[in-house]
Amino acid sequence: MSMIGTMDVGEPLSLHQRILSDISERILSGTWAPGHRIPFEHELTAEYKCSRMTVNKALSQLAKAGLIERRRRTGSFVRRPQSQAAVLEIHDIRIEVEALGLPYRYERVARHKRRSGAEDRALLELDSNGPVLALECRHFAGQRPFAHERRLINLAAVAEAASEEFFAVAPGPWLIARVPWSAAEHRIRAVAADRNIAAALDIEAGAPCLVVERRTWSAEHPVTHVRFTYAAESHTLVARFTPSQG
Amino acid sequence: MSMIGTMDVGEPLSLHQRILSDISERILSGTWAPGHRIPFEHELTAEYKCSRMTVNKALSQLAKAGLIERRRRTGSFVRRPQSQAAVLEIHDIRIEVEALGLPYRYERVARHKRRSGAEDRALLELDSNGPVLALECRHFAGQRPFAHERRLINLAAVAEAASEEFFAVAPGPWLIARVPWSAAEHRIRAVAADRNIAAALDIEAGAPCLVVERRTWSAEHPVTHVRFTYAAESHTLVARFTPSQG
DNA sequence: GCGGCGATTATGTATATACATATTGAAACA
DNA sequence: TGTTTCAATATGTATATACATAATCGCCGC
Repeated sequence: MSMIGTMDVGEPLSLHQRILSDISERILSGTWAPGHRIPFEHELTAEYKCSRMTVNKALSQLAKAGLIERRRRTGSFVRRPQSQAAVLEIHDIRIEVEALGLPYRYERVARHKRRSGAEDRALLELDSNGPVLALECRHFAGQRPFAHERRLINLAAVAEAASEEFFAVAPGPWLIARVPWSAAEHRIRAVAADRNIAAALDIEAGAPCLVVERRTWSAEHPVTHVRFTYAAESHTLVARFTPSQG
Repeated sequence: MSMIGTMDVGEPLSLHQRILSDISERILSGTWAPGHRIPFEHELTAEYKCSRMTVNKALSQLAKAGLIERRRRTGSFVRRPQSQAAVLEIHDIRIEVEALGLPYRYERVARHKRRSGAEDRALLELDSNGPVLALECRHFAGQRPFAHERRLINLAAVAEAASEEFFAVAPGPWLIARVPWSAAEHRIRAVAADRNIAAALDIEAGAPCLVVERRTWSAEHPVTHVRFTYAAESHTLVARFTPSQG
């Protein structure tokens, strides 16, 4: 008689999820090392007394999550992750400031509409020299400047932006509400504050800053490029990784 | 970069995947705006002339990916993402250096075994005052220092580390090969180089640096805490987001 | 030996079916 | 009018079944 008798002591997990967490537990705890062949579907079917479909669903999910690799005719094997991947959450600045318990304030510093120059096209990864909107803003946490924002919006992709002054609403939330983004790329680095940034953030020139640049596409079209600069003390990005398992 | 929505004519998509990409396409293109109720399973069943199970599998996957929200009795709705989430890939430093086309070199600076102090316990999120291994290393790209590493290893979780000198192999890959990690947390920020870091990275004190701190757990036990410090010019983190779609 | 060719086997995908569960809306009732 | 109850409905989960596909093994003939 095998080990089936484990009565659900607590929350009612679906069978499918129990199989899933059982197996990932065994993998993550090292009981099944990388390369180890995990039981065949029909064996798990016997172990959990369920149909192959249920086992298959769980194993397929583990495969999609990258924990195991499935090979026809030979079975499923524990994979070693190639590179650590972590989920970086990037919230709206207002949310971040309010999470600190400080009052948020937004300020539009400058706004220019222009035909895109070489630099604009490089930043947006734009082909044509269509019109862009260039914005400069500041975000405050209480009295202190929290972040400086420098943004380009591709007016070919978001025509409505041309008639928005961005006095009251920050371009980030404005865009999010209007343009569904399909892809984004972030670049994160440290820089020394130049005179412009130093003045905007009320810090000394040369002080370390965290820069987050984001490029966003919507259905293949470049939408916006934005560079946020934070004074070093004011901001930490957090990224977490926990393997799949819903 | 590869984007969704690119119609791959030619390869045989499974029905399940066709439904999946059809729907995410309609969501991401804005055809179905946030809040929009997408067709009921039985309607999609008719549209794609397939069983409810197939439709259900696709919709469940979209729900797990966060693109839609499913509510019993009322239907499935297009969700607005609350926060942008991006996948941050964190490679081994050797890989990063070699990707730059530069020769990689590793140097162990210091190694101390000790009973964990208050600071160690805070960094590792450790309860007891068990033994830890403290390491300091440098990673070189060509002639120049590329990163400074300061690491704590919880010897209660990884006893073998006590007998490893880490002269030849860097602790990162050594751990990866031995300890399956089940969770990790990254904190990214900018700092000014202190005297120690400045000397280690051969930069001036006060120069901006990018700091990546990572805490790793294996099956609930803290394994290691590591702080990588990069000179500002030398390193940029890249994070991408492309909505699910398997 | 050695190369090709089925048979076997494990996974991949899809189907029809069944029942569980949560939620809504309306009917029944106090 | 307010509350309780109940049936309708959409999703959640599981089953048995079927056939497709890919990879491996072993047999066979040369």
